[in-house]
Amino acid sequence: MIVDHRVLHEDFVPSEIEHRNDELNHLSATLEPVLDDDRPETAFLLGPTGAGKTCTAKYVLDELTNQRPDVQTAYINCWQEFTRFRVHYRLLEEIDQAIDVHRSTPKDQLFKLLREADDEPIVAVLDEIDQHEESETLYDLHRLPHVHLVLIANREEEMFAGFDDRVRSRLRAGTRVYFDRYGTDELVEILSERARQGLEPQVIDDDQIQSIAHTASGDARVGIGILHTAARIAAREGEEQITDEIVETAEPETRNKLRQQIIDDLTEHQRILYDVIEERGEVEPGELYDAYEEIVDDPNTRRTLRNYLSKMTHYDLIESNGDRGGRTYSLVGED
DNA sequence: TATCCACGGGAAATACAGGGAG
DNA sequence: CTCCCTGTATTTCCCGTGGATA
Repeated sequence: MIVDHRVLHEDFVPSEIEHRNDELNHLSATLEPVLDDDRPETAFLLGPTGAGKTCTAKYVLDELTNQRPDVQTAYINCWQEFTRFRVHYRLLEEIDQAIDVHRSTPKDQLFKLLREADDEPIVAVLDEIDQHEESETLYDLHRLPHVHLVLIANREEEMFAGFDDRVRSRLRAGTRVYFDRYGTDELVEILSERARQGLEPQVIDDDQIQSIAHTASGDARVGIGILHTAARIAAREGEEQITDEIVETAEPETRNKLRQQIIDDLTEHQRILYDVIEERGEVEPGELYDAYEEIVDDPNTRRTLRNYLSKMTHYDLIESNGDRGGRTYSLVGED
């Protein structure tokens, strides 16, 4: 059934990027000065999830390395690396300078290493930059003349809101590359290509791909996820073909799997909060805190619970309805 | 209207755990 | 082994907001 799992993985970068030529050329052109040791403008890739921002960025990094192998490139996802230390560390790691760096190495030391790694230009992609918590990070990186930044975010205003005052004004001048959702037709082509490379021939037909593209509503990540799940269900059930029923089950199953992954990463206390919310459906803050304190024998402070709640909101597990006065918490996607 | 209260969230202090050095 | 350094998680302290109450 499945010939090549990698192709169906969300972070796979295909050898040809479809329907993103303008964006791709725009980004390449922006970074081109690096090839002549000039300083390029900071590039912003903006648009909704699953619109090809990450894919395009990684593709351009590869292209850059091919044209000039000594340019150092780094891809860092700020969703995972959300402190200054981690970004610096990952960056050093990506450019192979992390030798002799350990946990008790002070931040300043990491920064010093970065500053001194200026033999060749470094192009660093910071994905989901709006998820990063320390605004100092960008300030640090921005003042290194040999580090050139590509910043990826969903929305421009929110991204700028999180910036340090000192960088905000300067970065306003950067180049913006906007990404739109894929059209259904475009998504169909992308999915067909992945199916062609990743699956045995003729296991899925055009109508089914059409249907997946439709449910994914322009989000390539979701579409590819559903395709992958569908293929796995078919394999598991020993089917020769992906049936319409399988396509239908694949959608909710993909969604649940994503959610389950996040839930599995929660700490015990966070999990208890989540369970209380799930059990009661919609719950007021006071009631939620009380219930939690009832269950746990050594409860954390309410301030900590608020941190947990905002984290879980962030991860789209729960949502808070109404801001102040009469706020309630509930699970996302089941009202 | 004046006051109170519950809640959210910023900032700083503190506790904790991992790891190197001696 | 202990001591000491660190980053990170949690707590402490606090203030602003807005709805409810007197």
